[in-house]
Amino acid sequence: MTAPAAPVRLLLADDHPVVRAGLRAVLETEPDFEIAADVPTAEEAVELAGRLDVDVVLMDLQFGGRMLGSRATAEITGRPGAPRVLILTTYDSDADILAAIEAGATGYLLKDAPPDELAAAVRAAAAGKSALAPTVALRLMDRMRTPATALSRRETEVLQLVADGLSNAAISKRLFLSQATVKSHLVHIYSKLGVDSRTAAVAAATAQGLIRR
Amino acid sequence: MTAPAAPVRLLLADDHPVVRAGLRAVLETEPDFEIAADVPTAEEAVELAGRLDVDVVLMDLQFGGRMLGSRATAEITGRPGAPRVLILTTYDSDADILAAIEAGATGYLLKDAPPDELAAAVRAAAAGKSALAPTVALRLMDRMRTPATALSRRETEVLQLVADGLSNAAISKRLFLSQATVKSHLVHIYSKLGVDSRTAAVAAATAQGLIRR
DNA sequence: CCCGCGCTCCACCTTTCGATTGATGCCGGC
DNA sequence: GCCGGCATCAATCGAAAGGTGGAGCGCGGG
Repeated sequence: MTAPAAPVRLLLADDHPVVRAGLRAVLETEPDFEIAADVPTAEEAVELAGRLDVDVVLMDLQFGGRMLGSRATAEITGRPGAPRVLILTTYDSDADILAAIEAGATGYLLKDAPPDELAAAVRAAAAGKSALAPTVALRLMDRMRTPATALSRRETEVLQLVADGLSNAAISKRLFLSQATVKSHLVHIYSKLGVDSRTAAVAAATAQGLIRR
Repeated sequence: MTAPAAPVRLLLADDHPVVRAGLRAVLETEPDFEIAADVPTAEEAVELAGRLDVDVVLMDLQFGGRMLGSRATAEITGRPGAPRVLILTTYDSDADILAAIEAGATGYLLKDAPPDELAAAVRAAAAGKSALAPTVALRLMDRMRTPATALSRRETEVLQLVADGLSNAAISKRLFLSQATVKSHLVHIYSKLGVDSRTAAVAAATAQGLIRR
């Protein structure tokens, strides 16, 4: 309140012009924030995060469907002396959250957050503290309580094809497997997800963000 | 450019504070626009649209999951001397678009639209002209070309339960039907969607935005 | 007034799926 | 080195789901 601390330098990355403008408008009213730049692509975010000497990067996860926000996060946080990355996205899909945190994100916020919560999260991130939206935190707790929710790569692959509407026969051809193997994977998937049919598995996996839609 | 026309009075309705701020920031730079108010709920939009004498309402369709943006649109446009309603939403789901247009929306834009496109759409709407984002227009064209993509209410209901992972038996109990009826609906659904299994039907319907996820 | 469509239901038959059990090779950690 | 998880495949059996061909009822438009 009294001593004017060094301003927090921010980089905004979001492909929606309206959201960028909104973040600018909201965050510029905070006297201790300084917006170094805003960019519409993850690539530019990676580049400028290194060049501009920012403290916190506010990053969307969905860039025009190309979804490399988590990779961009990994690249930014992987460098020495890297800024903190705050994920700011519309949806709270489990897989997204996990991916972002694994990629080294400091926090995860939803875009419907009120301005003061947003500012608080940015300050927390700048101080190196983790900041999770309540909804997100709850989801993570859920995740911890349910241990069997981790599908293997192959299982995810099979389930994705199921979600695309393929039959076991079609999946076996696509993946060069026997139908027995596909069935075997499905049995394991069902038991991990606690369901007993392909459609229920797709519903559960979609709800938990384990597969894309 | 020369004669200062009467300003276009706007009402913004979106549950995301950041988006509201962004729209304000983007639209306030247009000298012929005047933002009468911005509100976070569909209910307030309905109320203020009548009281404030605005020309154009910019409305989100998804309000915190409660999804009554289209109903709000219908209520606003149903009154005499009503303002034009421009839908401004994140996703381009077919069902949403159709519902909005049926509700009397003048245009349908995606939130990733650049500011100038947005301003142009608002001016078009104010002049009573329809404004559709190119992506949306394309989808509508697709819809026109494919005639059999309209599921009946009951069929949609059944398919939604299928997508939720229920078996035919479970669906029949839920809807107080015989399994024969459920199967019958499914057969019709398959033929309309051009598929031959429940999972494929869910995939197709999801891709076309016929059911919610 | 009748036709079409949406909604409901029935029977029969085929195919697919799911449940169970069991087996093999591979890899990584304790 | 052994154990556990992953990926692969096999056989069998009962249960769902899909395919076919009807049929009756109500409602709204030509």
